[in-house]
Amino acid sequence: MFHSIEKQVTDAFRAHIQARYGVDLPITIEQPRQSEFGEMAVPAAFQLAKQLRQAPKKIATELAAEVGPIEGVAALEAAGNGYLNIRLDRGAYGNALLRGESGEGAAPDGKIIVEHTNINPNKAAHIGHLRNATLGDTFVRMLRAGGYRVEVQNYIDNTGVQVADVVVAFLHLEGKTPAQVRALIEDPAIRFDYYCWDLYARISEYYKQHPEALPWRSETLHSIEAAEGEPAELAHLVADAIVKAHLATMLRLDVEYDVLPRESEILHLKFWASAFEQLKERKAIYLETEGKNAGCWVMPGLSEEGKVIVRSDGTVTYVGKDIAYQLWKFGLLGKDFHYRPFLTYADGRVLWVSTEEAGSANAGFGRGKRVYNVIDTRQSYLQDVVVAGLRALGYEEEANQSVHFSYEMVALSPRCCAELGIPLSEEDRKRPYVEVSGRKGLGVKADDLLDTLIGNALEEVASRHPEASADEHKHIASQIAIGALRYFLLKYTRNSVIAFDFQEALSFEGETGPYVQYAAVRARNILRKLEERGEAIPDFQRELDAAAMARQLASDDFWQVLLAASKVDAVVERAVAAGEPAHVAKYAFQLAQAFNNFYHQYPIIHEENREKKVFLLWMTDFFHRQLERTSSILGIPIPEYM
RNA sequence: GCGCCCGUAGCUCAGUUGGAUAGAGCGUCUGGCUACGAACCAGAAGGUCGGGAGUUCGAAUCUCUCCGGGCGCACCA
Repeated sequence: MFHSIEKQVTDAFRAHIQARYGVDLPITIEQPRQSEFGEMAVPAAFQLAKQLRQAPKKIATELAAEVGPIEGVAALEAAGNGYLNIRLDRGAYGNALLRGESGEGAAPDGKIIVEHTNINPNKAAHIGHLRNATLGDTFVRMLRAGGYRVEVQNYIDNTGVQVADVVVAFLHLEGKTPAQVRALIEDPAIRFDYYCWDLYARISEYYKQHPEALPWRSETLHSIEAAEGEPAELAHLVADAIVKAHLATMLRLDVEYDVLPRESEILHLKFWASAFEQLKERKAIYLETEGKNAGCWVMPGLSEEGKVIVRSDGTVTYVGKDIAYQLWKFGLLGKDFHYRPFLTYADGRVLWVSTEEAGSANAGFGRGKRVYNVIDTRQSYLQDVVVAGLRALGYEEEANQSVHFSYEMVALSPRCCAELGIPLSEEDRKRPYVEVSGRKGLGVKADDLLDTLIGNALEEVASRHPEASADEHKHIASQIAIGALRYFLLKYTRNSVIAFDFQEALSFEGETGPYVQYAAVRARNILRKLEERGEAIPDFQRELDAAAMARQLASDDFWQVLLAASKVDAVVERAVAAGEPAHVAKYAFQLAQAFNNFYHQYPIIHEENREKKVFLLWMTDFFHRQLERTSSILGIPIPEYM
């Protein structure tokens, strides 16, 4: 609603300024700092002042007098030294919200691909992976709320060095056969992903102490690449089991995917060969004959030496495979995966995985119009190489539509390391934070953190609602834990490093997920309480009209609160454009704050005046819907009670 | 050495892409539960927006420079 008025104001100003001054000015709308200045402010007179060489105040006065009436706008006045302040027609605004007129535009066409999570399938997921998945998943929800068609991909690097290292550890450090590893996977008494977490740290340390053992790694990689022998068999076992563990972990946070493209298929279906042909043909890469890169195929331009795409032994680097993958995402490779169902989610949606066996249903993946790669900022250089590859191949449009959705890392505060019992070097102790490292086994595991959060929430829930069953306690505690964790990971903007701290992550008070949940629960409780008292929820549309709305919304308090609550769509659209889920999180918090304030200040059920009571109940209901909608975009569930 | 990011209240962070008197949460202090549940609310204290110069009607935001911190710059991914 707010959003559609914004658009009308923008259009009206743009057309008028074009006709009156002959200037095509992009109109921006701001929110005035003080509410006495109205609901919207247009600083257009300042911009015009420069071009027309006239005082902004004079132009603002002209504009205010000449723009003419705009639907939904009650008053337009020049203020300050050149601002144009806009006051909305409160009654009409409230009435439109009551009748559910949203003024939504048409859904944008074209598919957007979002790739996120992408955890190496060789160990348990940690807190850093959670930031990736939560950002990616929330951005997907934001896009879908905006009407976009979105495909979610989770790329599985099941043939890389990290998997190979764990395979080497099983073979050479533990002397295990594939059958024994299979038994380990099936043993309910151990957590395989946790087991591998330790094993991966062990083998990394072993390589450091015994560099002469490194040939194990390349033997294993060759076996995996050829898909032959014990190491290859083990690699599949390990990667599949760990992928399942990761999917289960992410599902606890309500994160789902559409398709799992795997590197093994990129290899065996010869994706790279096609990309290689294109790159050679368009002369995007060349065969280096001298210097340290002699014998390699190199992409020039990004650094002095260029970037090696094909090694001197003829094998392709990760970047090369990534270029092939990126080409496939845009439908530019001339090849496709085959697919089989991997699992079915509770809502009936099927998650597909790539396979090299023909004959399966083609689910129509790829061929995106725009692609977001959710990858941490440390890989910016590699992402630039991939985009440069597209550009060198002449795919300018696709290069422009390739977005590196980057974010800063999650690190551990020194205090956090101390709490985890991680010994720090003298050097590390002086740092503001310490990087999470899978190689060193240094980090907070995702499932451990969730379990801790659930445990804390459980205590609270059980003490507040002793009458409910243990199962119910567990369910609600887990919803609260999800809310706390997702909000914690989303409230920071993307390029802010999160120095992880248990005290903050485990907090349920202040600017947290549970605060938002609590506000929604309270709103719902009012409506439930009303029914328990034997009163029906009023038929708002019948009992309230534009005149009643205008009477009630004459109160600045009510008006400000309603206005804030009606901005979900405008906020989400801006957050999508800015690529910033934190803006939505911030808004959810402000919405909850506004409601708590409203709740505290006005008795609703006990209100004597009928019209006011119906109005207050409608506000409560509206708040509740908006809080739920915003929360669901953030992936934060609203418990029955808390 | 080169490139990217960060520096805003005691702490952790926002700041609508250059706009009106710089905002939250936590912490501290004061007050509020026989109202629809206090995982809440009200109030107070707390700022040279890292330093300096520049651009203009106007700068936390843009440019330059210096200081401090982080991350990249592999025939690893």
